[in-house]
Amino acid sequence: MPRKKTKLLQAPRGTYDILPEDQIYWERVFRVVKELANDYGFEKIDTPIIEDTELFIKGTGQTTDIVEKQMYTLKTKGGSSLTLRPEGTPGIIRAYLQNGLFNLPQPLKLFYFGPMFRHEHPQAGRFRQFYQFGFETIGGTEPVLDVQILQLFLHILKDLGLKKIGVQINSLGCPKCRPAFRRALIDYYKNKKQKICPDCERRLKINPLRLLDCKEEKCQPIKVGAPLFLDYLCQECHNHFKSVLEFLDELEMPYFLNNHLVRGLDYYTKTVFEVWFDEKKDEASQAPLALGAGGRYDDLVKQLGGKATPAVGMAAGIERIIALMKEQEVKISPRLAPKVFLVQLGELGQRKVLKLFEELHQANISVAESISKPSIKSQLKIADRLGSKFSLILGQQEALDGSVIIRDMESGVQETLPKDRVINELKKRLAKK
RNA sequence: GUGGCCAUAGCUUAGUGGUAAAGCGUCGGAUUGUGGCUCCGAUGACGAGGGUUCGAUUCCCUCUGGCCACCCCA
Repeated sequence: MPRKKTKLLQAPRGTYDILPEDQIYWERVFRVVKELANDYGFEKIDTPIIEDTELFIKGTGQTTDIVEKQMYTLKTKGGSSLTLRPEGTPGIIRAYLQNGLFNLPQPLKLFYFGPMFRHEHPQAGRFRQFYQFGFETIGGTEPVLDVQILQLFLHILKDLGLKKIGVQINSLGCPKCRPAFRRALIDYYKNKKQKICPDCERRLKINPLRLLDCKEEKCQPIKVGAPLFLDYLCQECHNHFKSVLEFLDELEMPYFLNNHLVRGLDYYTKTVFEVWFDEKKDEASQAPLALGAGGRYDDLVKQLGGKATPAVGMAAGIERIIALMKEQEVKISPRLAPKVFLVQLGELGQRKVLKLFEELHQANISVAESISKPSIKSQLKIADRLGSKFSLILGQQEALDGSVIIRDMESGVQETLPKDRVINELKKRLAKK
């Protein structure tokens, strides 16, 4: 415990500790993600937490908020600039190119799990160091690949016990058709400047697509009349999107076609989607945070110096998923209770008990101890709290005549046995329980 | 980055311009080496720094952190 004079240090803003009591959630998420990802043919990849700053400027996009104002960037002693990764995809593509993974059978399906860093104003479900898992399918144009990633993610959420999950989906077109839509949008808003909010005025100049997801009441009537991307998609994008929706229908996966859905990263093309906790499954619902989001990025690999290679992927926020698991009171089986608890008394007993611990462990009997506690009382108390079936008591007396007391924690009945018979006796009794 | 609300023991809360109370938790004890129930005891806090004041946990300011709304996002 800290004394008064010493200044208490806190975890930096927006970071937090994952305490032992929370680990069961993290382990559960990790296990489900890993098992299902493997079932769907995704292989795990780990990339560094720091990368060349240039990777994110080129990859995530110079004009994105993430790159413009949220990166933790540091200068090395050698004078190069490194950045704590704000998202996973650029690092994966870098690894794909650097390691020649394009020589493996394509499309290559990868998944990852790890911390990301963004300098943001923290709130519930929003951190400066936060964990994501994500999937990338690199080297395939087929719409079915877009859908498979969504299917996998929903499968994961379902297996984690989460209910009321909604999907929103849209198409952002490609470099061929997007400019035309962008122009139409600007033309439409240009003469309505007086009627929109200041943020939208700014968006009109910097990032017109963002006009579409303004939540300001003032802007809603104007938004309603705005041009729809759907009407501007080129034939290829149109067909792709249509096909994606058909696959979703085939899967009987409910979704909300949200023509106003835009994503924050520059590299998205064609399909984009977000997955929410969401009862109403519509745009106006109250759900504040997306659990996961993603889309197709057919130009990123080329932008990072590779051959033109289509790809699609997504990322999910683990803190948000766990928060929802807690909110929905998803039951998680706690760690299994140790079958046997070792109680030691006196120096002699303490000495013998270490050996016994090892022997039980080798006999594959789960065992716990409280080797530093002096009183039998407190040790039995812990045994009780842990839910052990039996306690083995080894004190001065037992140490001297080579015996051990075996105590049934349920009935309180106990018996003294020669030490070398204990393990067999335990096995016998545990089999009956 | 902007605006608002908040900050009392490990947790959940009470309270006051004269340094604080409770429940849960933790640790210990209730006759010699025996858990669960009960009882008793101990432990432990006014986030940090300034200012106003005879005196501040209480009022003011700054910082730190949390929450909320924007921005944006997982």
